[in-house]
Amino acid sequence: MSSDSQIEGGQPKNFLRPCLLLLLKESPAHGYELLERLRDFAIEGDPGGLYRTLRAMEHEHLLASAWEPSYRGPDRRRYELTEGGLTWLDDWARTLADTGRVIDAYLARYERLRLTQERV
Amino acid sequence: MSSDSQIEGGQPKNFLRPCLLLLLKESPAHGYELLERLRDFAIEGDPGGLYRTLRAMEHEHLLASAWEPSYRGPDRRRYELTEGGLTWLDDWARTLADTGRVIDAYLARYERLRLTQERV
DNA sequence: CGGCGTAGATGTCGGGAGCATCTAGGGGTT
DNA sequence: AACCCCTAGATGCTCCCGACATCTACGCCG
Repeated sequence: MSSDSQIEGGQPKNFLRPCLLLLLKESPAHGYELLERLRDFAIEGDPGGLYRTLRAMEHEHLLASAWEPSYRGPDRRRYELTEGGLTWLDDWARTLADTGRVIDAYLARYERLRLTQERV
Repeated sequence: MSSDSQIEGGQPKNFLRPCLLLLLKESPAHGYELLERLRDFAIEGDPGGLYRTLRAMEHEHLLASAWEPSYRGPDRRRYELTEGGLTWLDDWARTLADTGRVIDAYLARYERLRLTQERV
């Protein structure tokens, strides 16, 4: 990431959800592990939000979970994608593609403006 | 826009702000006109949020406004970008470029997963 | 007069995001 | 034993955006 601006915002709304869907399709996992893998998408650890979202998505039948014993440390709740979750993943991919196009349009317009300005 | 999914989210957080900054750099305008121009960025009319955001950004000295008489209908409050607003526009452009990259990474990863799945 | 388009503003409400805090198991150190 | 740290999950709280309705007010037109 290049910017260190004081701007708040920019990330897609509800981005946590599609990230979890994608990560869990790649491979089932428990929350604490997802917390680490989420860094790939520039989402830095917020355990509270993560666990809450996982539970919520389970209630919506996008995910399914089961307790799993751990030989090291406390037990874990292992999540995996359901059929419904797969559908949502596809929907989300389309939505994010739309968002990407809007952002591209924005940046193109911004860049065009910057260039015409320079010439003055 | 291609998708008509029931998904809520996807748009960048606080997207209204950078859009206003860009539109107002392109040309000063009053709120009601911005409401129309915002459709270019897939933002459909929410007068409440728009006027509130404009006032807020003015308080943050990103915008400046002045009343303008209208020969047709009620007077308008005409907004224009300040120096500070220009800086924020540049910051926002960088932030949105970051977001675009994250989305691209997401989609690439999604697509790669879809392909490997097909082969099975 | 009433309706319509223009223009700006306020009230409220829910949910997402960020923050702290808590429980609890197990290993390592002193 | 006492203590700290890492792992793992969960709750409580607050703030603010986003969406919704509602309100005022100007001016034209039929």
